[in-house]
Amino acid sequence: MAVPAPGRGQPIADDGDPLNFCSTCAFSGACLDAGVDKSRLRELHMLVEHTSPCRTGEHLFREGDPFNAIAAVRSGTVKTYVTDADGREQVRGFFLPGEVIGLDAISESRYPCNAVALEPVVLCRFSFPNLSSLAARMPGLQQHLFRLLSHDIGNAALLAGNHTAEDRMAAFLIGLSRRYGARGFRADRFQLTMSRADIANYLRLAAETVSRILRRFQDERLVRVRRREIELLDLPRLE
Amino acid sequence: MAVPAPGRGQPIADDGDPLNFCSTCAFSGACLDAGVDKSRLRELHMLVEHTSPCRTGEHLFREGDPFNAIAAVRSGTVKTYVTDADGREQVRGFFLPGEVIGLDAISESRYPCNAVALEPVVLCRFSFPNLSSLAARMPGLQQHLFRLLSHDIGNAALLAGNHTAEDRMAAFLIGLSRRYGARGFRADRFQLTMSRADIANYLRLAAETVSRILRRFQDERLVRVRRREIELLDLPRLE
DNA sequence: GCCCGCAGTTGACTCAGATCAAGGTGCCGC
DNA sequence: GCGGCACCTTGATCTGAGTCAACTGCGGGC
Repeated sequence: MAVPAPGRGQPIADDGDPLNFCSTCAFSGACLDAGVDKSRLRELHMLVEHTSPCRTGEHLFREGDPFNAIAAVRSGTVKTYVTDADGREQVRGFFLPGEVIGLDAISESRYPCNAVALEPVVLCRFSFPNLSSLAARMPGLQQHLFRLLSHDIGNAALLAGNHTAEDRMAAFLIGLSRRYGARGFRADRFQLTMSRADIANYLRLAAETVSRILRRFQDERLVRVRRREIELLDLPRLE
Repeated sequence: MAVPAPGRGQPIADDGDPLNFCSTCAFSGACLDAGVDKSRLRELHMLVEHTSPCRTGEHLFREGDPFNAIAAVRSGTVKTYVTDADGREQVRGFFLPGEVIGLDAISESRYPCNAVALEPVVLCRFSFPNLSSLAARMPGLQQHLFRLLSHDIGNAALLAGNHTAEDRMAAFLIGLSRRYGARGFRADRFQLTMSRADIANYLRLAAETVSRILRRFQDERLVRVRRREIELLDLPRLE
């Protein structure tokens, strides 16, 4: 079924300031950037379907599902992963509030990975055919889509650079920090919404190594870890 | 200066069958896919600038250069890389004939990496502003661009999956094979146009390890290596 | 033809991080 | 409160790949 699409979303642009609509959603940025007039902004908002919340552990879509929509995370965290030849899970990425899932599905018209909610998740769903045809009439939206896609190409390379386990872990924490910061959350203190095992899998490390490195960072007063809550104490030195 | 743009490209669509124009260029596919009428096809071809060839070792653009155009490789191989904090080179990718460089520059309007010719290179250059405005009028072209971008998001993840040095090397060879095959070159026999050091850097291995693994693959009759020429003898087992 | 220099190969040694094996800790249902 | 469980931590050992160093072979210049 791909991104669940229960009861077509209620268009919201009718009442109140449309720019405040869906505050954490990546597309609010598009509206602003595009500088579109009210009528067209309304058109974009008509496209959104607010899906009903997904429970923790629920799948949003699975590898091979036909692609029909991208979705912005409104709240919660989504993990994407593939299952390799030996049946082992390979974590591809984590999507925080405001980020967009499904962009990698456009090229093949199928989702190339599974997506699962790590905590209760609410999505804004955008039918991709509708979105593209609107983009053709809204240059700002088209640009925004190009930028979103382009951004994710660069993103994928972040992991690649750092070679040692410490570097990767530090890069991961800094990455999360920046992403939370960019969406208006605290950048110096946040929850790791994923398990140590998921982090390890994502960074291609052993879970034990993740544990040890967090310990080391804490001993060096770089971070403070308390279960899944993390506080970054010394960003500069972490880089 | 970013992608070199010597003497604005001669539009070619005027004479002969436009579909045969720029045969290895990724956009020939766009023309076909879009099923556009002749007049619009002509519009697309008017956009192309065939740049003069780049010599081996010449840079096409550098990190931080303002972004204004994407480019399809017509012939030759391009390597992209960034220079990290310690001044060391980090290879990001290799672009073969028919592949498009610069897609990761859209989001920041700056090239995020350096691009250098590993052998004499000819490019088709497309002004991105012109291309986007044309895309707004040509749904097929817009789709093709979305797909190109989306494809590169998935690509970046290929390296991530495999963890052991052998796996990565095998994945690299298979990747090259598929890419050459997809563009009509022999998939079972091709030149490694990059040095062992570049391969090693790209795969985050030591050059010595690359050498040893190629040896091992050869001893196991998986490949035949002779300097930079490589022949894949047993694709199935390599996977 | 000969020499130089660079790309690639091979071998010996080392170490970061994986694996294996025990615990610890907080949380839920009963 | 108490067991059961999932998640996490810590310690001991092992190994794949990096590093260092020497060697080979090809290609270009003179």
